[in-house]
Amino acid sequence: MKHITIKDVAKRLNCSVSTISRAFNDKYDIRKETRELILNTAREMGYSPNPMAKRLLKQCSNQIGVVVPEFINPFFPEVIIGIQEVFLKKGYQVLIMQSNESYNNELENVKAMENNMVDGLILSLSLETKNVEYYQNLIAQGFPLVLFNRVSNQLETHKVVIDDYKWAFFATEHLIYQGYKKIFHFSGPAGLTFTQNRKNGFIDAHRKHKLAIDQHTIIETGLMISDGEREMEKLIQNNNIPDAIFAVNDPTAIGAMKILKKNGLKIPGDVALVGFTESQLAQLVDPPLTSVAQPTKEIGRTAARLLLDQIESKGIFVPQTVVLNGRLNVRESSMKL
Amino acid sequence: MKHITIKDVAKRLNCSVSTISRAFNDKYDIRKETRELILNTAREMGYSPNPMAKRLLKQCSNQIGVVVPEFINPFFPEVIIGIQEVFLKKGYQVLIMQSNESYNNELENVKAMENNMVDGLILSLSLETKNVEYYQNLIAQGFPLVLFNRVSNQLETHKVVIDDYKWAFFATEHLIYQGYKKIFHFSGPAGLTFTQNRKNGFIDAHRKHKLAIDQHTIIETGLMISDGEREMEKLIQNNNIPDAIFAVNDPTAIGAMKILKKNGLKIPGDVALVGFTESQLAQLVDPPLTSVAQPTKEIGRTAARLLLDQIESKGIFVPQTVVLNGRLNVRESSMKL
DNA sequence: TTGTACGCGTTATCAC
DNA sequence: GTGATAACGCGTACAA
Repeated sequence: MKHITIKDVAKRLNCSVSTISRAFNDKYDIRKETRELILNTAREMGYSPNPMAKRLLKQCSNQIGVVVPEFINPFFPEVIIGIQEVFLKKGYQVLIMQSNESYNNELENVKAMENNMVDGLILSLSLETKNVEYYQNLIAQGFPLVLFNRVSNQLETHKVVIDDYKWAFFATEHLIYQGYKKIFHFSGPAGLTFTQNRKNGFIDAHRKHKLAIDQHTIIETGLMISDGEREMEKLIQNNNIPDAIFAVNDPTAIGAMKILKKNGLKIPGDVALVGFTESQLAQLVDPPLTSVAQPTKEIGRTAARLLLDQIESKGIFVPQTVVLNGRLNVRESSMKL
Repeated sequence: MKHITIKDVAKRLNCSVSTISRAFNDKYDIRKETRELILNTAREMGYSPNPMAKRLLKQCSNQIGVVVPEFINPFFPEVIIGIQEVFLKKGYQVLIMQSNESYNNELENVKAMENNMVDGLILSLSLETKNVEYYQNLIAQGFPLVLFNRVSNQLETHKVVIDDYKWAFFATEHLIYQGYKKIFHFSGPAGLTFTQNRKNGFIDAHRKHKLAIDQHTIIETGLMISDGEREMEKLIQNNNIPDAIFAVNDPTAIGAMKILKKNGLKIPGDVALVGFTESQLAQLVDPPLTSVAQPTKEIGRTAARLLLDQIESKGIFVPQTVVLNGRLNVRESSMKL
């Protein structure tokens, strides 16, 4: 009692499988009446062509894959919405997997996507990913791959990012203009392109304004709320409390906020806070968090369009890096005293 | 310059394809040396068996599918983490799709999953889904399907839920015990099992305590922050402000909170708030939101285990509904004055 | 306009 | 221990 195949329909109608196939694919000449008859009885029998077999033959699937590191924070889910928007309209299905910030999972996910014969892949690298050899091979084979947000210099392919350096610079400068002197940076894990760029922006803003930075100013953290909490607790324990903190992302800023409030410190009265990658959280916490907004959905749409182009053109393609614009949303958490 | 197939390897080694296949599948007798030789040259040539062909033959994929309505709110992402936890350990890949609360997308997603020959499916119904005929057929065919959270009475299959009625009852009673009289309910969209159950809990708590409910007490809303905002704005415009609101979920409660604060109303001083489905948001907003916590990851794990059982047993299965325990986390937003 | 036969990349069942 | 071959379900040249 398994699937109904093309043969079953052919047998029922006393004709050959190719006629059935033609009725469905419509390219070749076929008498209208036969076509209708076939389509009707097929529907009646509950037959539909097995896509697996089709894929084996055609070597493509009308599916694209998305692999992201996590979706606890709202950033990646929003990007995915943007991706789906573009592809669903074009009749593609979007398969999603998450690597849970693990290099091994990421690789497994990518391979699983290949096994499903996705026509292309949109990828954001995990924290652990240092070795990108596998992806280099993929690209060398002409497999359509678009990176966003967590990208790598070693991969020559389409990328969608925002100018992390610039916006980190602006965010830091904003704190400086507000009159804060002792500004710390929660930098996220070192060694990633985007954390590196944000850190450089932070440093150069200090340089421009001739403010000193010592080795304790920049604190390596994770990317989750709990990481912000942990580091803030340490700072309070050591009684090493800054005027202001520029955090690599909203969750770490919010983690710091939680601990500051718990310890009776005022924001921004005692410590000012600025986050990055505007999530819906920024507006909801109290006080509302100043943050650099990334156009999440637009990042998704752009990545999708780049991938679509590459899939459809099949020609020579020139790796392109699209830098989307951000925006500094100033809110209460970083106001002047 | 496409994929390397079993034939290429056979040709290179001057042996038959079946020998290659055996080397990889190991079941039949094969000389160790030949095996090693084959495996080595295969690796060297970059060959690996094409899973698509395997699936065509075996009719299963070692993949399972997850289809959820959305993942902007943190609920579904957390459930998915739980699902992955179980399946990755067992060597399954987890494919995710989101229906964006649309019935058509949902159906398309489910069909796409079938086309990928997933071995089973975990599904949470969209808001729009009324017609579950297609899923009934799926179940009748013996296709392993597990529902969670957004379930339907018309589907006889494994389900994972929490006791929405009970916890809505407790949450409402909590407000009553705090001394609130004029309690409104933001009910979410009518006609869904879970919204219906929560509404009934709300109503019966009033009955038990002999408190009247009129037709304005229960307000049909959406499920997003913006929906809570809109309804709260209307109430304020009409100057029809309750003592307390029990909301169908956290986002609508938080939407109400935003508008209340914007209008200078105190929480819980002027209006108390209780949410449902504890998300990380509940602890972050100000004041912290009282909410019924659902064990999101455990929901995922449980659904995964049920599905796994059904896939592996292949025998007769008795549809089982697992009711997990919730918890009312009382926070500042619903405190007594 | 329709039917025949081959190939897509595997695995499994036979022979040898 | 190894090789030939028939499936799996489909699309499509080619022949009719």
